[in-house]
Amino acid sequence: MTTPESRWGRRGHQARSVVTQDLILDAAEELFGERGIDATSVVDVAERADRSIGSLYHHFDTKELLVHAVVDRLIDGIQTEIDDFFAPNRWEGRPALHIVRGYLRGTLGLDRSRPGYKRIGRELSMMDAETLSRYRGLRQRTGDGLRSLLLTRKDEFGHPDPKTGVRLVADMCTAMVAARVDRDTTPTQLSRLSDEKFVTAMLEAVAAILQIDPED
Amino acid sequence: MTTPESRWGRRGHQARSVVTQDLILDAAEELFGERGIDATSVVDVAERADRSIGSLYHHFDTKELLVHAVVDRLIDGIQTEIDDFFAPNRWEGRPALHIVRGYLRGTLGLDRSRPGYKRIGRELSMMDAETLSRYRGLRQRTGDGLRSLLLTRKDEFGHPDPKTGVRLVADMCTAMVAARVDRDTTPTQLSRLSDEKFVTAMLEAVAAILQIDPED
DNA sequence: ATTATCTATAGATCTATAGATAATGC
DNA sequence: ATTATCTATAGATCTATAGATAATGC
Repeated sequence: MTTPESRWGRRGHQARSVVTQDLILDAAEELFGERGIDATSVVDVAERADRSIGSLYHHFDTKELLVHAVVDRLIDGIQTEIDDFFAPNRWEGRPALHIVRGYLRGTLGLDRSRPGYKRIGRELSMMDAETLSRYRGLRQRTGDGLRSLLLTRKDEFGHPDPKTGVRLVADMCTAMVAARVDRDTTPTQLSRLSDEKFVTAMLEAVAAILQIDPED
Repeated sequence: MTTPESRWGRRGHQARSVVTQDLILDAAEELFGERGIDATSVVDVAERADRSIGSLYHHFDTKELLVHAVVDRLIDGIQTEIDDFFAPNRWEGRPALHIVRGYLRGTLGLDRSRPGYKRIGRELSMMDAETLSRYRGLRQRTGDGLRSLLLTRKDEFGHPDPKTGVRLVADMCTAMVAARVDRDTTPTQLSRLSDEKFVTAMLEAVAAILQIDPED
């Protein structure tokens, strides 16, 4: 697992620097996700990374910088997955409902594989305007991508106003996945279903809204 | 604004106790909502309430107890509004879409009038299992109430399986309102619309899913 | 020679208490 | 006489630094 270089700037001159920095970033991401950023001390992070506090500060000048390094790494990873999803030709010849299914599975998996992502983003967004706008940008681009991709399949829809229909469907998918992943405060009945049954139920609703004949 | 007595127990023996306790609870609710619980010191709270730290500790033994007092007051207030919404005869003679409209407007207003509610609940739920289950219970009862209320109107639906349809619709309303209120991390296109237009768009989707003729 | 690591600790907060002073109400 | 308030401060964390020791790589 190599870490992409980002704003914070990797500063190692020896091979072990990379190892230590990765260990620290991994430990920080875990702990921030489990307990929250504020509740995690830099000493906690150093301990889980099996390094001393002095070593940690040799690589990251402040706690704030460490937090940003963790966030940068998270965002870079997610952006890569999103780019992959919207790669040209990826959905060639597939109907709208396949795209929606891929989107639902993808966004569910994305949050599952990064347990701390939501929590860290939320906590940091409360104080840091730049992180907030980066998180928003990520969501924005994802939504835009999904909408324009679906609109290329508008001939499949019976809905009189495809643009409005697609906008609603995209929002609904985003909101429902968010509610499903963030089970703490927004419990829904669909949360009790397995991922696959959840996706199936959503596809039925999407078909009803866009007025697609579900045939597959 | 009288505060309902809750678990934490009001302990005043003089008239000014009530005033001070209310001032402290108001200040705490504001600050916890603005900056978060962790980032707010008890001295901050005392200052905004125009009382000394000694006075604060005379009324609330620990910061944890103060936090719980704030949460209790929030939950009690919300429960009251929910009871009001589901009061018998409240929706007599009104069609399903009116109920959904009332629900959407109500839940939107509920979060708007208590800016800190979501944030406080989320932060506290991360560490305190009891608060988590109380928040969940609130949402659970609301969802149950909405579903059973809507099911009494099932003759209006063309949907072949009203129970499934209603479950989906209730979840969708909850998730979409949550996404709209929590604009930080879950931006949606519908967030750009006014509350009224958002409600209208939602009602169209609900009508499509349940297969209701929108006539009103 | 340079870079990375460690231990020990200074300095800044933040929660909570002690003890003195002021206000209330039987 | 009892309750509420205030000021001052003890004790617990937590971030960040200083300075000594160990490992790396030209």
